[in-house]
Amino acid sequence: MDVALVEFSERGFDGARVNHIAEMTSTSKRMLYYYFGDKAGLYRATLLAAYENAKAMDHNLTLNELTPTEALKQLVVKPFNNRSALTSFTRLVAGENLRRGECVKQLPEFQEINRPTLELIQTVYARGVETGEFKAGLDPLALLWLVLAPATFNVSNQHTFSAAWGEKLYTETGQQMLCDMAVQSVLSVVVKEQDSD
Amino acid sequence: MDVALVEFSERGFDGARVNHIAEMTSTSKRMLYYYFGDKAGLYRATLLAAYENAKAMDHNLTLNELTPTEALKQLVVKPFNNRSALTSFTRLVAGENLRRGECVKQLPEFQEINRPTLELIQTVYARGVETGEFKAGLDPLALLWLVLAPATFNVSNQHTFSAAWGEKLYTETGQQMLCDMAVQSVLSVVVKEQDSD
Amino acid sequence: MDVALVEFSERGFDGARVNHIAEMTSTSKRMLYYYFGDKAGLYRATLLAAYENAKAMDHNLTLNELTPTEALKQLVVKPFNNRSALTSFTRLVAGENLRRGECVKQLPEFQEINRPTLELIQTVYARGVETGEFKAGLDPLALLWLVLAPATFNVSNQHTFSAAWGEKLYTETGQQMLCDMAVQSVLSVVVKEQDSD
Amino acid sequence: MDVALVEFSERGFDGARVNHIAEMTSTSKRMLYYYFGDKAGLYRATLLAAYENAKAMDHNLTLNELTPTEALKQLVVKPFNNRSALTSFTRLVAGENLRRGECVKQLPEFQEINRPTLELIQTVYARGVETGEFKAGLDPLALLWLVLAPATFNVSNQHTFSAAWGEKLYTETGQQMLCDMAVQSVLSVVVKEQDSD
DNA sequence: AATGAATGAGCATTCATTCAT
DNA sequence: AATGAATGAATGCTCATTCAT
Repeated sequence: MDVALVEFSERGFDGARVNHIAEMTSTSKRMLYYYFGDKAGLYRATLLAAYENAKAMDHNLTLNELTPTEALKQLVVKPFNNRSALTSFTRLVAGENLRRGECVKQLPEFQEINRPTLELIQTVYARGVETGEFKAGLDPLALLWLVLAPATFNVSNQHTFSAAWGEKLYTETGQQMLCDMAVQSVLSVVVKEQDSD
Repeated sequence: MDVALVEFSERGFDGARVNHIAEMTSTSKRMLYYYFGDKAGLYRATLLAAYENAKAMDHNLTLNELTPTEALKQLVVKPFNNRSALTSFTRLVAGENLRRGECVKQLPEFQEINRPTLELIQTVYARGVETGEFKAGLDPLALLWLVLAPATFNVSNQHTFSAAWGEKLYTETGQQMLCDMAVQSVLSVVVKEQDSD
Repeated sequence: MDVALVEFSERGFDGARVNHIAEMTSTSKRMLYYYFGDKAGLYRATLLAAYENAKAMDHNLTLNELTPTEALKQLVVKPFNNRSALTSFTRLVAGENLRRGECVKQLPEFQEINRPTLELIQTVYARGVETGEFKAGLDPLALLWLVLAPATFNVSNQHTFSAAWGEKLYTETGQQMLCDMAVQSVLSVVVKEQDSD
Repeated sequence: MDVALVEFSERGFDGARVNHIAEMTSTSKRMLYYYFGDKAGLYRATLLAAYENAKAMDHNLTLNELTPTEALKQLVVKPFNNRSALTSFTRLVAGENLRRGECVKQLPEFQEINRPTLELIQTVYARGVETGEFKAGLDPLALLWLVLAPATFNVSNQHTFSAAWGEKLYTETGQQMLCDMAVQSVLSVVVKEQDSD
């Protein structure tokens, strides 16, 4: 349900109104309860669908023919752009974190959905270590963290950031610069120094 | 009002109940309205106080005696630790971003409050450029962004992240590693590489 | 349907949920409507079945070989014990009375079902009058009333009574005493006193 | 709140609508929640008030100048008539019993409210034993039970009873007869045989 | 400055019931 | 005979807010 995603991501769980969601759908509010049980059930389904969709977009890559370094670049660029394109998803996740991950922790499928994302970066990293391009001994999970941090922050804190210091970074060129910085910062951690340009 | 900070950061603007705040204070709900006008007014005051406090903590540094590189390190480490210590603040900011910065954009003092933070990094960066340690031509605002991104993400997405991939990164040693990575990633962007020298 | 009896007797007509009844049956809710029309129809069927069953239990007696006095005793003891055993029935009847007998008054078979009960006591009373053991001129219906009052009250007001004055009367010995009292009180009304003889 | 008593006694706890109560009062539904917290709170208050009122009516007697036997008669007649006059109360109690006394068991004042009723019968019985009019060794609580049973049954099962066997017992003369029977049945248990007329 | 009482509008949720197949 | 999907109308309850004092 796209409209539920919009409502929940726009107003958070508490702010979201089942009424609004129903009114913007062809079905009635009553049907929402018929299918999802309650507001939390609807939220759960929405969250899950949003995660699946985001994963699909992040994984829409063909890395095998790239060098590990180039592949890693893609693994930074892609989420960076996607978080921006999937503002609703990013907001939904921010909201779920405000709820202390209450819902996500109870979703049995949640870990399974996310596993491939870690595997992806793991594979590329392993290839890079093998070719000698990458430093050995790094934690792929920390790498993933390093990739997601700027991509997520860029979207989730956009409003307070630009309220404080202006919109300069949120122009097209500003975003390009940030993306480049994000790439460089990840590479500097992963790639062996003598190899870096 | 500390209790308002807790309530708003814990439940977001919509989830927060004026009742709860009143009940946990010595004053009555009626008095809250007397002083702050409405819920939004209370929220505004809370937000402002939280920002002031966070700024004070981030600026609790004596950088003049450090080399620019060492100072920059501090400028990364300090917010990283502070965001963690000030979870309530970080949550509050996340909530305000979900509201699209609605409140923060109308606060006339907001830009003024934040300006010193940018000036701080600007000063250090200028010194580093002067001494030749830092690359020239970088945007201090982008640097600030690069500093805040990991510090904020680390706290604001903690729950979904650890729900997806476990708590490993949120142990003491995990946090140390992330902080080191954050430092390294910033330095790699700012500091001239000795190889290319 | 036993499960309907439980639901209606447990929660009353308003409190009963057609859903609950359906879920605890092998048939679906939809089928309940198919067979009984509506909730009231289901209730009607339940009530009728419960009355038939109670009557069957109350009449499970062989009085012909007893003296009228002994038979009368049985006619007191039996319902007293049965109302207790048939708590569900007693509760159902209490609920129907709260509805002002709305349903029972529209059941055409209702009077017919109950008639044998009155006939039973009538027969015994007539025999007793004939033998001279019983006072003449009493109204058998009033006798029936006198028999049912303690038996019913004992169950239907059990909870408020024991909440007010403790459970003492609802122990095994307590119940025995009450039953004896009920018997004695009926006999005192019906049986000729030997003193006045 | 008289109107709450009517609503709850008329429709039971589940059937009662807070809306109805509010509409029939000068206050709003919102105020009901302000004062009583929730539906259960309103019910609790209603139940308590009804019990207090019933007690007041049952105790509106001056027994000191009567012989124990005459006093005991009053103790049977009074509740018998009162249960009839206080139909709402009797229905409310029946409803509470259907709820298994859930509410009444949690009311801390409940036992205290009822104690005087037992003391009253206790006092009269003690006097009667002293004068030799009454049999010794009876349990005053069982006596109370014997008094309340017909009085309560008479009202609480009125509808099913008259639906089954007609209204004959619920005419004025019928009620008089039942009351006499109730008196006689209690006396026969309490009063020594040689004394009973 | 301070407050107890009041309120309109709205919320998530539930229920008995029926439509289309 | 049997059923999954659909629904209008309520229900208990809550919330931010204000009135009168």
